[in-house]
Amino acid sequence: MVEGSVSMNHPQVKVDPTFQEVESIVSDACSRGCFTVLVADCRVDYHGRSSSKMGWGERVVLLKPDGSVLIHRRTGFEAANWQPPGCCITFSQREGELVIRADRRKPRETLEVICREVALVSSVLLKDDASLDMLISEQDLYSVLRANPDLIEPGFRISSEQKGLGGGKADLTGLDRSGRYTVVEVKRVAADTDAVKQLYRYISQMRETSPDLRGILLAPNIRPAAKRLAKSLSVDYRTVDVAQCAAVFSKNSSKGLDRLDRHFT
Amino acid sequence: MVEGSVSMNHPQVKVDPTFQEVESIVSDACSRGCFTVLVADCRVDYHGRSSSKMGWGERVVLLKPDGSVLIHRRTGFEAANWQPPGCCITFSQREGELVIRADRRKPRETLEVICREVALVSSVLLKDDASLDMLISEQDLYSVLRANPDLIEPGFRISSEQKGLGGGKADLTGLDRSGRYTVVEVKRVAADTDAVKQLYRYISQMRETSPDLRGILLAPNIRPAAKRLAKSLSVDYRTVDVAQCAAVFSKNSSKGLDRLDRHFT
DNA sequence: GCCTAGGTCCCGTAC
DNA sequence: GTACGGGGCCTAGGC
Repeated sequence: MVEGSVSMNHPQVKVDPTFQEVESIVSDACSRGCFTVLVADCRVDYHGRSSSKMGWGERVVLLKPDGSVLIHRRTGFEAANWQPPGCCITFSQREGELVIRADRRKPRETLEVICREVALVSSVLLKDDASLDMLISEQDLYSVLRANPDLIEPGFRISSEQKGLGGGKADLTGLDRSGRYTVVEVKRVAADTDAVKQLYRYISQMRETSPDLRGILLAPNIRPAAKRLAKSLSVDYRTVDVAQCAAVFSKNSSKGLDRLDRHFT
Repeated sequence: MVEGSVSMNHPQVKVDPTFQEVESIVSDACSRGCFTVLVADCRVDYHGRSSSKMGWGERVVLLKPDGSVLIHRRTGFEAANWQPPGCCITFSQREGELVIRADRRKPRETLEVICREVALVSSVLLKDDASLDMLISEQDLYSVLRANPDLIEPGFRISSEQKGLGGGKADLTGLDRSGRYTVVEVKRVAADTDAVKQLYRYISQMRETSPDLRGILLAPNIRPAAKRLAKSLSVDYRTVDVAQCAAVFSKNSSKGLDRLDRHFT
């Protein structure tokens, strides 16, 4: 595709629209499943699980065809106000102001964007069928480890994955080189104290039936507080190179996972 | 202010811009602290704490002057890809594609938006000094409870708020009707097992100096698993009517909080 | 800097 | 439907 070719749907754009023009563009956009961007001087009221009020100011308002609404301010990652998908968006004018109202049913929540001026309205039908592929999720890590238990510990043999236990599930269980029954908690990110406690809870429960039980916390790294706790609870900690696993995973994901020894040894 | 008056900063808008025009508009926008909206046919690569790839599709890209980047798809509340504030945004062209790169230092993360076509670019200097006032936060709940400790339990006397402990802080401490020292954990939403564990951690720490110690979990409702855990740890659970507190709070916020007995009894 | 706790968290999944 | 755990969660506040 060459720059300048017009293959995308042309966005509908109006600078300094009247409220009538905004309403007409946006309701047309909604009915055609378009994505709408507004730049407006507005104030915002929210009532629901909490309540908020935001005074007059200029913001960017996104209206999505699935009923989600996002009000972004000049800075900050998070939307200042919002409504998740599924809510009902209506327009009205009162006292020279354009009111965009987004209602949610469960839980009952209302969002009102009161505009006294709209600087820009644009709507466009977005063509987008691509998938967002997250590489190396925790599940993916299990896959790699299942195919390569040596990455847990040399000689390790996995006996179950995601074994259900009372109040949660152990990530992996198996036998270490010496044949000792072992519970493995896998974390894709730095292990925190919660991870240690979680693993310890599994161990405690399972010790009722198997008193001689090891616990291994497997993570790319561990928080200091978690390390101390693990030590005091006699839970072992081992590192796993997630980047390496990710590389292996993507290399194998197309043709199914099998033993990866040849990649590392 | 009257509809049609032009008091907002005029947004700069270009439909079907060339990549040169995009770069020039956006770099100008960045230097002037403008908010930029792009509608583009793009693919996105992310590498950092995790990794992701998203194939070609049309999306709305927000570039904020604080260095945050948001890539929104046609549907869904959440941005498909993003970069939080503080990252460094650079542009380049390669092989007929416009590459927007956003780099973060800590943690090291990179985001690349590769555009093969831009349908719209718009930048605007947003004037916005308003504050976002959240009503009835957990802090506000404390205020109401401080003025009305009977809402915790009849006869309750608060002795401290946000008492710092080694790692974490107890929401409220005080004496119950019988003079027993008590730690109260306040939740604005349904109490989950984490809330119980949190409270129990405080209790355990404080029992080293005050062995006879009660714990109360105060929340509008409690999850079943949390209720079971609380019971097994001998942590009491009591409900608080957040809507009532909110009503009281807003009624009193203008003239300062005092005893609210007269509102309810 | 790390850690802890909160959020209108949102979101998927199991039950 | 509700409950529960995860997130590239993000963000604010302490130490």
